[in-house]
Amino acid sequence: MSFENIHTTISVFKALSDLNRLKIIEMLSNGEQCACKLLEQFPITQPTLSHHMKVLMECELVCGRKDGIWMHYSLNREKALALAGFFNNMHAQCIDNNAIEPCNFK
Amino acid sequence: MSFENIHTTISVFKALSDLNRLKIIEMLSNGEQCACKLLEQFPITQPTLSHHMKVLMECELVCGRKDGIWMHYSLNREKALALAGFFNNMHAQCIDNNAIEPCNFK
DNA sequence: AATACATATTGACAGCCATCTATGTGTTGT
DNA sequence: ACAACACATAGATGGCTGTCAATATGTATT
Repeated sequence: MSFENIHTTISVFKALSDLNRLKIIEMLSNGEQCACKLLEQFPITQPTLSHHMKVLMECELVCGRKDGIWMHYSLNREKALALAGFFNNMHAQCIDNNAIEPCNFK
Repeated sequence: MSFENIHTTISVFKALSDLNRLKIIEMLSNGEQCACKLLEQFPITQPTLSHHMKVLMECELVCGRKDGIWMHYSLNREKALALAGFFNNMHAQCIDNNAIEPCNFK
């Protein structure tokens, strides 16, 4: 396994470690959404949502597009692909190095 | 995107949100390792390592095998595969729903 | 310019977490 | 039984973070 930048990787996992942010990711997977539409779905205040969006953008999981008054957010699919590659690589190395699989989860 | 259990998913990302635990994962990707061998590579105390291994096991990213006095840890490759699928799915939905790709990270 | 609206920023605070020291538990060898 | 060793647990602590109320910033409309 190799990390281009391990601190960047950590910031992504930290961003994904919050229930509300995971739900935001889930909602954005259905396509670009406006901040006010996202806010409707959560029992949090507007500043809190704004904070979460900042966290998601700083780790580049989400990108924002300003349209007049409105902010539209969408997932960064390149990042999603990179993360898939991260775990695919992890899985591949497991097979190579633990052929007798000491691990026995179902 | 779908979560079998979103809280289980969060616990995995929380586990991956720590520099030392990420390094442990990296080391275990080279095959099963004993706790004392892992400890040699870190400037942390033995109880702290024990805590980290507990976190990694509770979210089922890592499994442990007791051998007399020693604990041997290895990655759970099923979990790695599931996580790869999670992000692959996320990437696929991005393509479906954001065909005009509002996101423009390089 | 004045108002209304969407979003961002600031500052405060409670709860969580990585870390340590001290101690407990279980296993091996004498 | 006892000593030595590997590892786990308990309790304490400093720093981080999700949340809020209050306020600021920027944009559109009248």
